[in-house]
Amino acid sequence: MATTAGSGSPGRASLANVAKLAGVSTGTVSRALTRPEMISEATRARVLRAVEQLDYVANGSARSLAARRTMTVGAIVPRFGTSSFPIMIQSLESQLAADGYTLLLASPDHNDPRGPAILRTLLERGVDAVALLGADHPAQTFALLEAHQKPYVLMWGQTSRRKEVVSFHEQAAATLVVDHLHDLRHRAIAFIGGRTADNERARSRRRAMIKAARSRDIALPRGAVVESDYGFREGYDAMLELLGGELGFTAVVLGNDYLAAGALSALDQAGVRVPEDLSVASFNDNDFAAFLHPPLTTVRLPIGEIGREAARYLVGRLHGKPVHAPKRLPVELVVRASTGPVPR
Amino acid sequence: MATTAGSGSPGRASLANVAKLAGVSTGTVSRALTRPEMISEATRARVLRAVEQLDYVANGSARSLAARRTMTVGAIVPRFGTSSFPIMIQSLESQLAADGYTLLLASPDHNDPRGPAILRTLLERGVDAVALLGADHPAQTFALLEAHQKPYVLMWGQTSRRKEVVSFHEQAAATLVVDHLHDLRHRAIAFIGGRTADNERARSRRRAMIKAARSRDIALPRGAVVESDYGFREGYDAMLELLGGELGFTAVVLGNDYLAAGALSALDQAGVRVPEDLSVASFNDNDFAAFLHPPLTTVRLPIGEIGREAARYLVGRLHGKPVHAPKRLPVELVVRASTGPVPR
DNA sequence: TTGTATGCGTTATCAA
DNA sequence: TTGATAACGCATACAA
Repeated sequence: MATTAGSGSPGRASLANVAKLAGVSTGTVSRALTRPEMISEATRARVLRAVEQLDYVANGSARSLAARRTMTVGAIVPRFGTSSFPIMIQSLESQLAADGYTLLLASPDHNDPRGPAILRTLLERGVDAVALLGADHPAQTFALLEAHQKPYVLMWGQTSRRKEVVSFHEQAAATLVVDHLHDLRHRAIAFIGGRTADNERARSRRRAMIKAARSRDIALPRGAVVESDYGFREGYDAMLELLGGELGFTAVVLGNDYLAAGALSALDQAGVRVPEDLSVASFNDNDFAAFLHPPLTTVRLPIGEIGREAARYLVGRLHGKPVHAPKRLPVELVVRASTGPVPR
Repeated sequence: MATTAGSGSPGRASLANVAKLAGVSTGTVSRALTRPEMISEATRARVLRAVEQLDYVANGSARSLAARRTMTVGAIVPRFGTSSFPIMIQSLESQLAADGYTLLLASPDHNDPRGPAILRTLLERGVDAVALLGADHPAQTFALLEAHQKPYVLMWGQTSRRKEVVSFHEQAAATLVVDHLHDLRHRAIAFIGGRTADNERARSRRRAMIKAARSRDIALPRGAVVESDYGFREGYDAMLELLGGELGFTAVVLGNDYLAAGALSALDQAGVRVPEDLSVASFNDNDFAAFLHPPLTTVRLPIGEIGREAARYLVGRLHGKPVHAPKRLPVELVVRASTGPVPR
C-alpha cells in the first residue's frame, strides 16, 4: 500500500528515487516496469517493492517524450451529449482501454470557435492516432493528419475509397425498411430525415431511402420527403406538416430516434392511430427508440460496434498492421407492432 | 498554409527548427508562443511566420515535462454510454475546452478488471486534475489523489463536508414531486427506484423520497417501494409487480428515465390510463424523458450544469482559487399531463 | 527584449 | 542481465 501518503511526500517519486531505493540503475527500473522479460526475477522483485514503497507512478510526459508515443488516441465528436454518439464513444473507449490506450476527447459545438484548431490541440497534446466522427471534414484536417503521420479513422461516415471508414451500409439499412413496408403492401410512403445541408449522414440516408423506394416501385413523392433538424420538437412539427399535405402515403419512415419520438407525439395528438391508420418505422441510431410508444419498427444501426471497430483499427495501425479496406458493419431490422398492412 | 506537407517533412518540426528559420533563439520562440506579451511585435511576427512555414505544432509531452503541467483533466465516469452522463461529460468538456484544457476520459464498466488502476493510468498519462462520477469511491482512490496533490471534484454525489462535490439537492428534488402530488390530493404513492445496494445515487434518492412522503403525511408503504436495476425492461417488470400488489396507491414516482419508460409501457399494456387511473411522475436525469408518452411530469435534474460547474471548479483550483464549499444546483419541476387529481 | 544553459523524468543505445 | 549516458523537445531562471 505504500507509505501513508501525506507525511513527507516531497512531490512525486521519480525513477531515480526508485532506482536508489532498489539499489539499481534507472535503466533497470525502467525495464523492470515496461519489459519485465528482460530482467532477472530477483531484481525485478526488488524494483517492484521499491515502486510500491514510494507509490511510484511514472511520469507520462517524460515517458512519451522519450518513447515517442503517448498511448493516447484522440477523438473528435461534435456535440455528442445529446446524440447517439455516447454509445459509440463508450465502446471506443472500452476497446482502447483494453489495448492499453487512453481516450482524449474533444466535442466541439457546431458553432465552436475553435474549428479546425481542435485537431491541432489534440496533436499538440500528443495523440498517437485520431478517430473522427463522420467523413466530411475540411481538407485541412486530413492534410494535418497526413503531415503528422497520424493514423486516423472515420466513424460512421460515407464509405470512400480514399479514406479509412468504419460504418454500416446505409443503403442496406434503407432497403431493409422499404422492403419491410413493401411486404406489408405499402406503395406510398413518406420520409422525415435530418437536414442534408450540413449533415453528410442525413444526406446519405435520404439518398438511400429514395433509391430503395424507387427500386421497389414505391412512391416517395417529393413533397413527402421532409427535412428537419434532428430533435423532438422538429419531428413533431414535420409530422404535422406531413399530415396536412394529403399526400396519400400509408407509412412514414423517420430518420432518427428524436424525429421518431416527436412524430409519434404528433400522431397521437392528431388522433392518428399507429399502425391502424398509419405505419411508422425509424432508423434507430440511439437506444431510446426502444422506449417509444407505440413500439417502433426500427433498423438497428451498429453504433457501438462502430466505436469498437474503430478502436481495433487504430490500435492495429499503431501496431504496424496494414491499412484495411473500409469496413461496413451489418444492420438489422427489428420489427415491432408499429408497422402493419396497408389500411383499407 | 505552410509548405505542402509530405515533401521533405522529416518527422516533425521542433522549436529549434523554428528558431533557426526565424533567426532567433529557442527561448524566444517558446515565449513568442506562450507569452506573447514578453516579446516585441516584430520578432513575434517573424516567429509566427516560421511556425506557419514549418507547420510547427508543439510537442505536448516535452512541454508538459518542462512546465510540469499537462493542461489535461481526467474524468472517470462508469458506463456513461447508456446513462444520463453523456450530457454531463459534454458540458464538462465544453467548459474545460473554453479554458484551454483537454479531457481525458475513462469509462470503466461496472465489472472492469482495471478497477482502481484506472486512476493510476490517468495519473500516469498526466492529468492536472480529476473529475469523478459520484461520491462512493474506495478510500484508496482519494488517497492516491491526495498523495499526488491533484485537485479533484465529485460530480453528482452525495454532498459531504469532507469532499468537494458538485451536485443538486436530492431532498429538494424529492420534495418537489411529493409536494406536487400532495397538492393533487394524492395520499398514497409508490416509488420505483434503482438498486440501492451498489448505487449511492439511487440510495440517496430513495431516502429522500421516503423522508419527503413522511413529512407530508403521504403513505409510501414499504411494499410500494420497489428496487430495480435502471433499465427499460426492469421498469416494466417492476411496474407490473406493483400493479399486482393491490397496494392502494394513486400515483407512482419513477426513479429515472429508463424506469419511467418501462413503467409507462407496462401501464399501457395493463390498460391503466395515465393520469386518469394513475398519476405518474419521474426524476428526469436524461433528456429522453421528454420523449415519453404520455408526457411525464418530471423533476429536471441539472445534469449538464453539474459538468460545467465541475469544470469551473477544477480550473479555478488549478488557477489557485481556494477550495469552495460543496455546490448544490437547483432542481426544477416540469409539470405535464401525466399527473392529475386523485381518481375517485 | 532576447540569448544561454540547465533541468524536466523517461527510454534507448552501447558497453560491460 | 545490468549500468552509464545520451537523447527526447520544451520552459524557464539567469544573464546580457
